[in-house]
Amino acid sequence: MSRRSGILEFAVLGLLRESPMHGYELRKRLNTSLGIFRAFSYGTLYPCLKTLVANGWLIEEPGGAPADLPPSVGRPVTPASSLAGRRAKIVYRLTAEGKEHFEELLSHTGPDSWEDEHFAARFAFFGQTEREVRMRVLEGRRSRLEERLEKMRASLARTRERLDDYTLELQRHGMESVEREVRWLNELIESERSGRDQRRSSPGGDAQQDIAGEPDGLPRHRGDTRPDPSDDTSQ
Amino acid sequence: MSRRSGILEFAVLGLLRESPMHGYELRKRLNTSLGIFRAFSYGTLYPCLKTLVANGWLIEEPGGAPADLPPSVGRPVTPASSLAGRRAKIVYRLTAEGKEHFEELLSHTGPDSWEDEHFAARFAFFGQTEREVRMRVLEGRRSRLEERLEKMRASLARTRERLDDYTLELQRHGMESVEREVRWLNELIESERSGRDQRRSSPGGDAQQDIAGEPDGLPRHRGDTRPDPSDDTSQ
DNA sequence: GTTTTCATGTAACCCGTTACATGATTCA
DNA sequence: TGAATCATGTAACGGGTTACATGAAAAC
Repeated sequence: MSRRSGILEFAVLGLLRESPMHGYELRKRLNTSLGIFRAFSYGTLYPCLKTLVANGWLIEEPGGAPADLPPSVGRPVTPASSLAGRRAKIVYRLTAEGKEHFEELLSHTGPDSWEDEHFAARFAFFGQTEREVRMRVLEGRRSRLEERLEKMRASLARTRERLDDYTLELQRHGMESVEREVRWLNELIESERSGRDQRRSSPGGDAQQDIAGEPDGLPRHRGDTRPDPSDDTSQ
Repeated sequence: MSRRSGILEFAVLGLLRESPMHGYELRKRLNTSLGIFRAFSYGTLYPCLKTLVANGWLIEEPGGAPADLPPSVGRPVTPASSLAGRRAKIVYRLTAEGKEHFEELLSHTGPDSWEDEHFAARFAFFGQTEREVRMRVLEGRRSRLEERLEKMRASLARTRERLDDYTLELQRHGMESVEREVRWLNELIESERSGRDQRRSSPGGDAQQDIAGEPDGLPRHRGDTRPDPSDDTSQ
């Protein structure tokens, strides 16, 4: 029960719920796939994995092809043969208890969930989150930001005159960023309200993947992407 | 010479350069006045002040009115009398060496300076920074963000299909935020280029305050502020 | 005279990084 | 055969928070 804290544990569990992986790849996904996520170092990740194993939430399995595009399921782990792709050393798989634990984390919301990084992590797994919980998180986040805005406005009003232009500009830009996120949240909340499809109505279930489902009613934005397979965050 | 690290030390030195203060007030300024600044706890601040004193950059002085609007200079610290405002215990004042050290920090730029919090801190003291250095910092920050954008775009291109809508939306919003900051930086850089008034042409000098000078050519934005003296970040 | 706010501190802990050590696999 | 990348770890340290202890001044 040694509490390796929140966000990393949460993200690891969430990613492994989608498919088993080994540490190295897990880290890459942590850096890139999830939106805002900071780059955790191996020095953080591996010990964390160990304790998750110790908690019975993960099991270590010997090698296997690290979850590539066609999951190639049903392949019964040929011990040391040359599978396609590269070889993996230790593949971590979520146990039943791990799954359960993750569900619990998913459905629980507290003041933590509104904080920047924590919120991003929650949001990244909204795909597996119940609609009701999604709403709570979004609204919690919003009011968190709104109270932050209050403070900024107040402080700005108090100190306006004695600040130099740069400080003022910094504050202005900061506030604008927050206001922008509030508007974003408003859109999201709105589209949650109007959207049908609440997916996963019964929590704690055992239904396999359900990821990458249909639009769900998210506000659509133009997605301009230019193909450029450069590489990931170096070490 | 014990290196209590960067950002807090920098900010403390910078704030004390403007006027002497005691720790309690210093912390409030850290929270509110400077744009983005996180709320440092006393557990961080006080020990830091101690080491700055040990380094000879600050001196502790007994009480006095904690720098209120009219600085009321020339008042020779009446030991235990009831000055206007509230009473202070230990007032920290920047020494000559402290000033010099701060100038040094101000003029030095390295990869650190482009990182989020570090950048905000640098920006907050642009008022005392030479124009040339300001440019370096702004441009460094911009290219830092641009390479971050590269990575995001690349990763997005690689993984687009296998991500669910929420993750996608999170990434989209993240990228948009970064793009927005780049545009902001562009404006700032542009107005630095066209602006006259480089203030403080000779570094390491001893000229007293020069803060809150004239507009300087910053891009003007509408500043809507409604007076509402609510309070600061509690504890 | 009691509560609130101002004010200063410290010890224990937490989360994470850096730098290092190690070795297997792939590629040139 | 040697370099690059994949892959796993660990010990030392760093920077910060929390919770606690203490007390004086101001406000009610």
